[in-house]
Parts: sequence; structure tokens; C-alpha cells
Amino acid sequence: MIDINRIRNNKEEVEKALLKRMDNVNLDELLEWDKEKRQIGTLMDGYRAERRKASDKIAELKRAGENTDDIVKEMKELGTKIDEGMIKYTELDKRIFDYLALLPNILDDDVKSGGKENNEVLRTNLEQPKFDFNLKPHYEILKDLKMVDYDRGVKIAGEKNWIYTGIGARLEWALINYFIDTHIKNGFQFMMLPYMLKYECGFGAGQFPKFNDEVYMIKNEDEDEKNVKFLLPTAETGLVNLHSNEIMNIDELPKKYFAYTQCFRVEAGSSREEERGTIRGHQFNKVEMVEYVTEDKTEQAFDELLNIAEGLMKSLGLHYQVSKLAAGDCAQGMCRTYDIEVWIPSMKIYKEVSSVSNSRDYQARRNNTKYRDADGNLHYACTLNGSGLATSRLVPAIVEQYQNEDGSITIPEVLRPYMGGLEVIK
RNA sequence: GGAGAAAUACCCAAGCCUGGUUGAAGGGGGCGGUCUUGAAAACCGUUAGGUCGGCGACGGCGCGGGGGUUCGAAUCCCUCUUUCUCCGCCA
Repeated sequence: MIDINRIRNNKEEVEKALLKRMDNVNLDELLEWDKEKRQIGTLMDGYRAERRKASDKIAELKRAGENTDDIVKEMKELGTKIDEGMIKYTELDKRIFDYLALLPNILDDDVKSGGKENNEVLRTNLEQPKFDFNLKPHYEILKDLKMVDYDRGVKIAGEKNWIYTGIGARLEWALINYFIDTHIKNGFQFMMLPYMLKYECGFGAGQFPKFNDEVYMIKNEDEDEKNVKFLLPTAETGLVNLHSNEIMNIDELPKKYFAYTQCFRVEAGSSREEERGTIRGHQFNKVEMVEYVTEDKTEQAFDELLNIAEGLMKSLGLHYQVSKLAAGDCAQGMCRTYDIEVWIPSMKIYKEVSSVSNSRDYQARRNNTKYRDADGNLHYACTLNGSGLATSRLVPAIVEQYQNEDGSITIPEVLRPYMGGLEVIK
């Protein structure tokens, strides 16, 4: 949520900033509603003050046994005026709120405008691996080595589902455990979250109401729209709402959390050749980090999250690139996002395995997460998130980059302790 | 799933039946002070946090959330949420 005061005071600047990711912006109407709302509010406050005084007066008169008919009648009329004014006030308030709720975050100055095509590769790790034998694509390797069962996954759960089987499940689990251990060592707090979250979490994270259709809503017959729960599309949605409607003390910050969860996404209409296998499914595994910090520490936290995610990739010995996303590719609530994209040799493409973002106070304003500074003043907290990492995308990269001529897979060294010392999958 | 009870400020807690100097008693804790070399104890004082409007003076809202009744609601009515106790079921 963008601060309405920022729009009141710097309308042109905000409009210009929003144009980076919106086709057209005109905040005049919003400011008109805002002005009208405040006018009505001030008037109503005055009426209410008058009514309060009159109530005391009535009490006094009654105690003295005097007649109160006239003043009661007067207050009855005033009450009607207040009711009418409040209907208009509430309507304007909701209109303003709904409008603001749909505005995306203001991107950092250095984020390029335009879409995906303007993403900028900042750096790469290792060379593209070379193979002097015929490469097998990951979906064949995983099938041949009986690591993933695509057919039965689809049989029991429908399209874009799979089953990790045997050693495949173990590899996936090894990755998750390795990441968990690393985050604990880095001082992040391990959280196991509910997977079904309340609607307001989706709102707080900046995903709703715009992206209601991208998650699985769980709705019972008797529940209304705002009472629904949904399956979390990422652990960020839960972690970022942990302290909603709370005031933290500044010495509690930074707060560093991580969670492993399954993630559930509708992924409507996305079915491409390059997304076969476990690249994109309705359900996948991800370990996610979230930090709460003061506004002056977001750059530092951003670097930390990115470093941790990259560190994991480096320790796995994978070739990847880091991309700075252009405006159109950044999520709604973020003012900056860098992706780590791993090389999938058979397809000659890089696929996102981590996304590190800074939302500044956009999410905190939506879910009312504040902290108190040393002088006792209140501020919205800033939230950042980063995947560390999405394992279901990593397995295809590992089996391809680590494949051997005989069809076997060498297990990256850091994972071996998590797989009973196993070195090769064949 | 069934039956009860509850939610008041940083914490505990009174008020609710019987609506109006409760725009929230009292206690603890916090803060300030007296006393003391310092501290403790005792005593005195003080303490609604938040939010909205306003340059400000100040004003509005607030007793779990949302509605309603009323000139006026912590108090009466409806509704939702959460917690606790008992019963049932259950990994």
C-alpha cells in the first residue's frame, strides 16, 4: 500500500513512478475522494462533539427532574444527520482503500522500466558445463532413474503434478534439509507454518485482491468472500503476516525467519515445452526466508538474502546467473527483485530458483506491522523475502548438470551427508 | 460435532443485572520524586496505547471484531472471531 500522504504531497512524483509498471495513472480522482472524505469527517466530528455535550446536558436535566423533550428531539435530528454523513464517509473511505489496495509498490529508481526483455544479467557463477556425450533432459533422467513418477502423479492428482519416488524423494529431501541447516546456522528462525491461510494474509502480502485467481481458495458453502482461506502460494505469504497488527520494539529487529513449505499455485494456462517435468507444477517445495528490518537497513538485508541464496547455489556447484528484474517482471508489492536462475543444459535456458525482493513498507502498511524506535516513535517495518531455495526447480538442474555418460548422476558433495553418504545415483 | 464459560488499557482486575459526573475503579509494573553515601523498603506523584482530522488550540473514534436499539452503550440486542472447561471423535 502506498501512503496516501505521499500521494497528497507528491502526486506527480508518485504518478511518474507508477508509470514504470502501469499503462496509465491518474490520481486526481483519488485525491478528490480523499478531500471530500476529510471534509465530511471533520463535519461529523463536530456533530458528534455536540451530541456528547448534549447527552451530558440531558443526564443533568433528568437528574434535576426537568423536561428534556426539546433537546432530545434536537439530538434525534442531529443523529440522523450523522448517520447520513457516515454512510457517505464510509463509502468514500472504502473507495479510497480499494483504489490504494490495487496500486503496486513504487519501484526503486534504478529499476528499469519495461518487461522481461529488459531484465539485466548481473553476474554468472561457473562456466556453462560442457558434455562430450549426448545430453539427456531432466525429465528423462528422473524417469529413467526412477526418481520421479510423472504418470502416476497425474493419475492420482491431475495435470502438473508428480511424485518424487525413492532416491528422487531422498534427493529433494536432502536439499530441503541442507537449506534448513544452513539457515539455522545463519541465525534465521525455523518456522513451520499452516498451509491454509486467511484471506487477509494474501492481502497483507500484496497478492490480493489483484491475484485472487492464482491461488487455490478453500471455501465452504456458508462462508463469504472475505472469510475464505487459501493454500499458500509461497511461505512468504505466511511469514510476512506474522506480526500484523503488532508493534515491535526496535531492539527486536532485524527479525529473520525461514520456513519450508509446499507451495500451491493454479498456474493457469502455463504449459510450455520448457516447463516439462518438475519445472512448473501446482504443488512444489520451497524454503523461503523473510526479514523484518528498519527502513535504513533494507539494502543490507537484501544483500544478505541474496548472498545466502547464492551461497547455497555456489556450494551446490551449479552454473547460474543473477538477473536484476525490470519493472514488468517484479511482483506487485516489490520495489526491487533479483532472480537467481539456474542453467538447464538440455534446454539451454536459465530457470528461476530464487527470487529476492525488497517490499520496503508496502506489505507492512497493508497488514499494519510497526515498530517503535528508541525515541518512542512508530514506524512501519520493512519486509524482504528471498527463496533459499525452490528445490523442485533445483532437482532438474542438478541431474542435468551432474549427469554422467553412463546415465548416472553424481551427487553434489554438500548433499551427500544428507543421503547416507551416497555419491552416485544410478 | 455437542454443552457451558469468558474476552476491559503494559499485566491482573472491578464495572455489565438496574444505560447518563466510569470520556473506565483498584492493584501490579513502568516513569518521576522524598528519604539514603548508594540501593532496598516505605511514602508522595504520575501512567491509554493507538488511530483519524487540524498549522495549532483542540476535536472525533476506542472496553475482542462488525452491526443494531437509544438523545446517549463497556453496560441492552444480533452476529462473527478467539480462548478456556466438560463430553464425543481422532493422527
